Amino acid sequence: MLDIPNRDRRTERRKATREEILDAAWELVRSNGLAALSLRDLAHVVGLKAPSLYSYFDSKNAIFDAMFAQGGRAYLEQEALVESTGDPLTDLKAGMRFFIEFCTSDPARYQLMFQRTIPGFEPSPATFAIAIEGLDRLRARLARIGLTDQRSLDLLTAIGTGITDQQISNDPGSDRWTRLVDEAMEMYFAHASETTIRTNRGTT
Amino acid sequence: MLDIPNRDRRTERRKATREEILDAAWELVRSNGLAALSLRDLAHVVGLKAPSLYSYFDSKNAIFDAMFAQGGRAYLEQEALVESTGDPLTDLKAGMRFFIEFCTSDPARYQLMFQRTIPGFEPSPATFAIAIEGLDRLRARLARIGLTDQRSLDLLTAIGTGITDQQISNDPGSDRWTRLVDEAMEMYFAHASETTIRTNRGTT
DNA sequence: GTCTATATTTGGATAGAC
DNA sequence: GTCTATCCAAATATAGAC
Repeated sequence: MLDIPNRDRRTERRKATREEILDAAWELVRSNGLAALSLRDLAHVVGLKAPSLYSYFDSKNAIFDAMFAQGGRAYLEQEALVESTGDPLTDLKAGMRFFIEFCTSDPARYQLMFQRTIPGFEPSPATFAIAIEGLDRLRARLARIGLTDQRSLDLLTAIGTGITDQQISNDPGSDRWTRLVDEAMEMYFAHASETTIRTNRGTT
Repeated sequence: MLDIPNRDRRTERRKATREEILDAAWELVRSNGLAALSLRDLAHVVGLKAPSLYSYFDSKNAIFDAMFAQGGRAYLEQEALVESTGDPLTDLKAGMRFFIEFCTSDPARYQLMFQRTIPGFEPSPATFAIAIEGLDRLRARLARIGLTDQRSLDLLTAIGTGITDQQISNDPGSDRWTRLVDEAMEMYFAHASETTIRTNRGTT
C-alpha cells in the first residue's frame, strides 16, 4: 500500500486559515467599526504581515464579501429555527423578534448587510443571491400570516428597521426599543386586520 | 466729512466667504456622500487651494460642525412653521410629515445630524445645544397632543426613523415609504389612545 | 489671505527573494 | 506562503514666501 491518496491537507489548512482571518475581521469590526478595518491590523491579529493576506483573498472587498456571505448564511440558518404556531399574531411577533434580535445583536454585521455604508463595496452576485434567498423566506413567512400587499409589508419593514436603528444608535447593548416589539406588532396587526377587512368590504 | 467710520467690510467679506465654503460643502456631500468630502475638492469648488481654507476654519471637523449648526438652525426655523390645529391626530400627522420631509429631503444632512457615521467628529457644545433645543420642541409638541410617557414616544420615534431610513436607503428621491406617514400615524394614534384609556381604567 | 512646497500619516496593493 | 521592501494614492495639516 502506498500513502493515502491525496487527502488534501493543503486545501484544508488553507480553508482553516481563511476562516481564522474572517474571525479576526469580525472581531476587529465589532470593536473598531466597519470603516476602520485595515489589512495591516487584520494581518497583525492573525500573526501575519499584510501582503500575506493576498494569498487568501484577492482584495479587501473580497474579505467584506466573504463576511457578507457568512452573515447571509447565519441569517438563513437562524431564520429556519423560528417556529410557526399557525396563529398569525404569535408568528408575526416571533418573526419580528427574530429579525430585530439578529440585527441588534451584531451592529457591525447589520451595517455591512443592511445599510450600505462602505464606499466601493458591493456584494458579488453569488453572495447577493444568499441575501435574496433571505428576503424570499421573509416574504413567504408573511404570506403564510396573510400579509401580501406591498403597502402593508413596507409599513412593517419600516417598523422593524426603525426599532432596530433606534436601538443600535441610541441605546446599544440594552433594550429600550427592542422591548417594544410585541406591542408594536399588536398595534400593527390590529391595523392590518382592520385595513384588510375594510378593503374587502369596499371590493365586494 | 471723513470716510464712513469703519463699517467693517473685512469682517463682512470674511463671513460671506465662510458661507460660500459651507454652501460648496453641502453641494459636495449631497452629490458624493458625507464621507467623501475632501478639503482639496472643497477648495477647488470655491476657487481656492486647500490650505487657504484654514484661514476660515480651524479644521475639517470645524467645517462639519458649522454644517451641523446650519442644519440645526434650519430645523428650528422650519419646525416653527408647522401649524397646530388643536386636533391631536391632525397635528400628529403634520408634525411627523414635517420631520420625515426634513430628513428625507437631504439625506446627507440626515446622516450628519442623526446618524453618527463620521469617525472622529462630534458637534461642539454650542452646536449640540441647538440640537437639544430641537428635541425639546419635539417633546413639547407631543406633550400638547397628550403624549408624554417615554414608551409611547419611543415607539413613535421608531416609526418615524424607520420610514425615513427605508425611504432613504431603498427608494431615494421617491415616496414609497413617505406616503405611508398618514396611515402610520392613524395606526399609532389608535393604539396610543387605546393604551391610554386602558391604563386610566386600570389606575382609577 | 493666498499661494507653493512639504510634512505626515495611512491606506491598499505589488514585486521578488526565500 | 510568507516575508521585506516598495509603490502609489489620497488625505489633513503646517511653514513660510509673497
